[in-house]
Amino acid sequence: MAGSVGRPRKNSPRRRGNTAREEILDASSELFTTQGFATTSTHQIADAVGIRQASLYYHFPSKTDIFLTLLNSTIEPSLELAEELAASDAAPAQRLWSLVAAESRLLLTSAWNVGRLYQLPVANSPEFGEYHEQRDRLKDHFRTAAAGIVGDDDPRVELPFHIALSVIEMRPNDGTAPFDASQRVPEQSAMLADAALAVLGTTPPDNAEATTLELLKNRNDSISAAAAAAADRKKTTR
Amino acid sequence: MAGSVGRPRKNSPRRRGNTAREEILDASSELFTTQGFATTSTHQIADAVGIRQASLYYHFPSKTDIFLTLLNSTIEPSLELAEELAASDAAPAQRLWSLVAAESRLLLTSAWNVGRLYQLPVANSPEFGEYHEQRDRLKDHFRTAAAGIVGDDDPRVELPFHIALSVIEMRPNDGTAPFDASQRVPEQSAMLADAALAVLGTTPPDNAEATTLELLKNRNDSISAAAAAAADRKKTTR
DNA sequence: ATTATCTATAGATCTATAGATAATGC
DNA sequence: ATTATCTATAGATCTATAGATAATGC
Repeated sequence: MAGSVGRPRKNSPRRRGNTAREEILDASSELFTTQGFATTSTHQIADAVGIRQASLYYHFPSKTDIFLTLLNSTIEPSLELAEELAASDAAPAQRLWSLVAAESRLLLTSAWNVGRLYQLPVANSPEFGEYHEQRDRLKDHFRTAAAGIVGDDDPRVELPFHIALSVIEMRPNDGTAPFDASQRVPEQSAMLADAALAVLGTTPPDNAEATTLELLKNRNDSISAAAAAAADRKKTTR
Repeated sequence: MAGSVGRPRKNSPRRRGNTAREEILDASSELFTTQGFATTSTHQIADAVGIRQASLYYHFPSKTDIFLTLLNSTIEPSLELAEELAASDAAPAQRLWSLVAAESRLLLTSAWNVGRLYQLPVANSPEFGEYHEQRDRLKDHFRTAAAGIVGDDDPRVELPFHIALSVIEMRPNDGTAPFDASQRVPEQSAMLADAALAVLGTTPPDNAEATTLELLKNRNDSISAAAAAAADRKKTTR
């Protein structure tokens, strides 16, 4: 949004988002996921938003910081989800099914294919140490859930993680989420969850999908609550 | 190799390879697979080889051309392999098993993890049109083999390709091939081939590995013959 | 007075070219 | 004479900073 305060922009807004910051993040998501980090210039980002290159620096201290913001906003919900499911007392097969289904669903509910962000070479930079820790923990949740089925020393424990993430290679990246963030599990996610169990020689438990939604109910509730609280805060601050 | 003709290098050679060209490709493989294309400077490549930045341009017309050379030398053997297996008259399950096993083996027999090259954003550049065609054909071979088992319109036909390529995420990238290019099928490749069938609800045929080696025998022979012929040619040219 | 933009640009970096040079080969 | 390197640098590009400016808010 071109806010009503401050010098007006020369160009009218062309991006999703209620604030300049959100517009910048949306444009950067598109450019980083399609072109990568290094080949995307701050000039391109600014052009996509409809502001001047230098104006970006009023909202972010550096190009790297824009990327870091996107990376964190991608990994955090993933990790929270995994941690919640890990804490549940469901059977291993159900836990793994839910994990794969829910993580791949997450990757299908963003407008841009942000899973691409952690495939970029720049994400490997030591600068992003905290992010790497989180990613390792996420991977471990998949490994642990799989190990609950086939045992610790079976090499197949690595596969469910990669199967879940393969949705990144299959979804479109045109700025619209392929799956509407509803309560259901997308068909594609269920397919991948089934596949993750199949490679471990198991079949999905009965009512795998319904149980998944049940397991995530608290989470959905608490997220809704948090969102409502945030909205409230915003209102009262005005 | 610092050849005996031409002005001597200031630094002694530090890279694998019999010619400057091979040294450059080896250094570039390491740098591109670890840092990506855009963040690797021609200066870094030259430093790794032990020559001056400008000297690269005696061997390659551009940085992009170095990358293209690596990309092609990766995709071509993959595609040839797939085409050979597609031409065989083995049963669908055997064909798919062999395809996954052989392609993942290929990814395990290079010193550097060159599968990373086609994950880089730069590989998506329209400039590499020919490479994209080849990659699409490779993917189609996996799809077709899978469709022979579960049918054309089953969404799982996409999975074997991604399962085969997941070996890229699992292998080390330290300049030594994790698997010695012998006649055998690496355990990890067999595991992935089993997994590719499992997601389609099938089990591996008996003697899947032995049959794979048999199917590839002609290929191995013709490769050896081609290599011998090339060596011969080199000798006679001298 | 505060905010959010703008213009202008310094300074770093990077690719590729021009031309010189130090070897071997004939 | 040919080859494969070297030194030097032009020209492009890119990030981030400095300082001006045009709005609204008080």
